[in-house]
Amino acid sequence: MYKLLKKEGMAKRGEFETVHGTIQTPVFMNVATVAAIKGGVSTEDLEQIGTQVVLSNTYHLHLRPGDDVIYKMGGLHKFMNCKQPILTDSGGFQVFSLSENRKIREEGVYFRSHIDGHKLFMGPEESMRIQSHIASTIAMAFDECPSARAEHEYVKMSVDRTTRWLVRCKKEMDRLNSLPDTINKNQMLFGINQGAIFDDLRIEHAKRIADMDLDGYAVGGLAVGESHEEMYHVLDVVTEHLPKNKPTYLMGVGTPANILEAVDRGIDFFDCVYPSRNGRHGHLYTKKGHLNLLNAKYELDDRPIEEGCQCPACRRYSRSYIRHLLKSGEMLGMRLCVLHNLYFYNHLTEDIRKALDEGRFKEFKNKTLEGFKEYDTEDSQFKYDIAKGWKKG
RNA sequence: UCCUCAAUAGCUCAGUCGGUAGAGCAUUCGGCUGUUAACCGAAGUGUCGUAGGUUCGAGUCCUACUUGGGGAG
Repeated sequence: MYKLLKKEGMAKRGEFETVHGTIQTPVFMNVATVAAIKGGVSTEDLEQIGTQVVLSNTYHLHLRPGDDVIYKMGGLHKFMNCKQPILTDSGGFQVFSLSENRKIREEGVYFRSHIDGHKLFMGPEESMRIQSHIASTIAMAFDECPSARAEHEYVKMSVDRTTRWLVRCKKEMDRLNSLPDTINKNQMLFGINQGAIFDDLRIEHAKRIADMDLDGYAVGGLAVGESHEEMYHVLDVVTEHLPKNKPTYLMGVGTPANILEAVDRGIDFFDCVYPSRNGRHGHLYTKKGHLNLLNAKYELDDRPIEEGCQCPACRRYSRSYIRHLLKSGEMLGMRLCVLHNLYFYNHLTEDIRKALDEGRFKEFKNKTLEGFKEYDTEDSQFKYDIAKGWKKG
């Protein structure tokens, strides 16, 4: 059940009750595609980071280890020792990201495994069955995520099919939840709005799925090639047509600035690979903007990644040391960076909730966005002198 | 002392029949949005050991020298 606690403009502060605990929204969901947060982050680490929800993936878990294995092991929570709510993406995004290895038909999608090349079929029913086996808290509808550059005609055809798939998803989910051997009989289903960057398709689709009384509504097919302005415009257009008493989820987004802007447009749930993937690549998020720890100017920087940050990396290690670990290809370097970035994202959404509670979200948003610009204009305190090499001051 | 092999980018090495040099790594800088991504992309750098010679033209052929490896004594 979703409870709206407070509203400021379109921005919502809410609570979402699940069988695995209550989620405070807006919330960032931490991506663990193959039942692991890449970079060596364990479920014990989640407490330190301050996470609420974990996200995993139907397609990837189906391929390996197999949803039958997870079912026999008692469901994903038990399997990966996770006590927090878990949302599983349906495999719909792999229709987009693995587009070289699949064919889309009315009945579903024929994939060729990216691991060993074998053929497999996934339609709405298969996706629901796999997610029911996995026994996640929230299942996502099986959809097609078309490219942002797709033409109106194609997107219309695709969205209509995604709607028909949603009807099949709902029917199959209801059936699965009533079976005696189902692990999580309260598994919830979120529908996904599509329509690329076309207002008419987005609105028409939003209205159609809003009538279906689902547990939540996602906006999908964004951050797949369109500009930030186009993305924000779609949110402006779409969120008002989605049910007010249900959570909204902007799939796969985004940068810290994207999240602030999307909360301001009524989004409750987020997920993104940025903090984990970029962490592994040395790209760190801070309140002053992002920094690339691989840059030579941090070689002799004895400050933490972010001053005052209470994450496991910043409490103990310098930029200089973590940079060394990254350059040496050491696991610890990636792990510390991922921990920092996830800590940053989860605490950013915590700060957003606090600001909403206190009715000062607008002010918080503007101030935070302003802060992100600082590193863009910063004159580094570490400068390169051709004769003397890197030097402080 | 002699024989022999080598010497090319910061490092390890390619370089055809003589036509003024490339790769990998390293370095520097980018990119990454429901993860096929500890990934991908771009850039910079050379007295081709030194000095001569042959040639229209030499990293490449010849001579000497220098340095290093291996061998003989």
